Amino acid sequence: MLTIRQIRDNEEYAIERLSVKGVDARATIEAIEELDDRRKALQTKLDKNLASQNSISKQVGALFAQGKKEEAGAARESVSALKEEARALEEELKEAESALTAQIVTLPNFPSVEVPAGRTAGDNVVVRQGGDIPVLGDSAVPHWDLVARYDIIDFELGVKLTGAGFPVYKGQGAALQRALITYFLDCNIAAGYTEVMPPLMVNEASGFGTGQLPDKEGQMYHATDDNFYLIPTAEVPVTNIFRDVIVDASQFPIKYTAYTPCFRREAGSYGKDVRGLNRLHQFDKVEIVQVARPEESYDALEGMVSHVEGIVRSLGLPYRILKLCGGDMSFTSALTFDFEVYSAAQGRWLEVSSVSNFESFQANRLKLRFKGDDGKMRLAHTLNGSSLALPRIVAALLENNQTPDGIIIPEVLRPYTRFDKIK
RNA sequence: GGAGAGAUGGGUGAGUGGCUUAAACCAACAGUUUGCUAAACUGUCGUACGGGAUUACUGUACCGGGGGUUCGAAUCCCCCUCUCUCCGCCA
Repeated sequence: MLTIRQIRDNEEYAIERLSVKGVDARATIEAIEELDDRRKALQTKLDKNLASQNSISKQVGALFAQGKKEEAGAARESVSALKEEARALEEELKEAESALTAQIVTLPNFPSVEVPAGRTAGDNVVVRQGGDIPVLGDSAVPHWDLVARYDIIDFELGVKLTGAGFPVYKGQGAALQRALITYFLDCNIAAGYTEVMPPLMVNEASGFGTGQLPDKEGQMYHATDDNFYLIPTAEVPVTNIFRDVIVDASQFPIKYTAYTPCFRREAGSYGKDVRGLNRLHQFDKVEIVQVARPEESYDALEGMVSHVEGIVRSLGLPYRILKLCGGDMSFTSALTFDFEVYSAAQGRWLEVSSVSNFESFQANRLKLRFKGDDGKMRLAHTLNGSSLALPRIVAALLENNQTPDGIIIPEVLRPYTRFDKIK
């Protein structure tokens, strides 16, 4: 969430920034201003009341000690009167505070000045494109046919065991998953990221920390007996490592990477977009997370983008990098780059990574801070990205590398798969 | 799952209703002293939200979380969470 400072320091600027995301925030910001003033006035009043309660109560003890019972009794009564008033004030203050928070959380993060204007995915800007789009013969087929032909991924078996969207990887298909995960992790570790293996279930507080709760509750699987949620991405446990943490400024930039399965209910998805590996309820992903000093977070973002680009390039996949426009960005992001790889047999681009700088938007909710050079507490910046999500990478690899006598494994993966062809 | 014991600042740890403005020690930071290192001494040493000339200064809240009793709660009561020990179950 935004800080009250960010909103009130320059209200016109805030309104202008939010309009880039297609949000007309004027009315909300005016309401925030009013509620914040109200909150401050109430707190001042309540604090004064409490201060007199404290000092009178202290006198009561002294008066009793001196044997002045009547005066003590009178003082006692005056505190009781103050208490009643305080109860009412407290009630009002709580109301004002929660009304204020309720307004603030409706506002998305400010998009950075770099964000292009636009409303839909069509307005995203291609910043780079690389690799060659292969020309496949007439016999080329989409990955859902290939995986059946080579018996490497069994969707029907997954349906039997669990349900749609829970594939079973078999033989060389399973080995390919393991190879990709290990390869991605090795790339990230080589780039200075520390590997972590977090829990795959998180508690409610963690869900709130990264903003999955309360808004996206329906997107997570919920183990109700223990009130745990299956993680939709490693971002949730890894970023929550920093919840309520004051980091030592000398630690910046903090770089973590984690492989986890990801679980998403994907309620409401249907059609050809979800065919095969395009959209699953359980899939594998390697994530990178950074916590950075605010002044350095955009350099960090650039570093993450070129790092991910290097990995995609090493796999020999045709790719492009998009800078998302205001209307297509997530609620929490300040600047996002999406990576897409070209799926030759489907004839479409598939999103395989999303790399974002959240500036202080997540950190504010997480209370992730550090002590600045002036000794004052400041919010850190958080960033994350996929590096990479497996299913669509696998889809593109299978489709683009298919030949009449098997599917070619990219050079860089062969030390991990220990075979050079799926057949 | 059962029984018991606990949770106090960055750390150790005292504090069983007002004398606590949370002691003391350690760590950290600044200064003094000093050939160097070390030591000693002095001082500083939380977070959040308010008031204020946005300096100084000052108010309130916070002793795992939430409620309650009381003029007054770290301290008494209730609920919850977590940790430790023992038992049970278990890869």
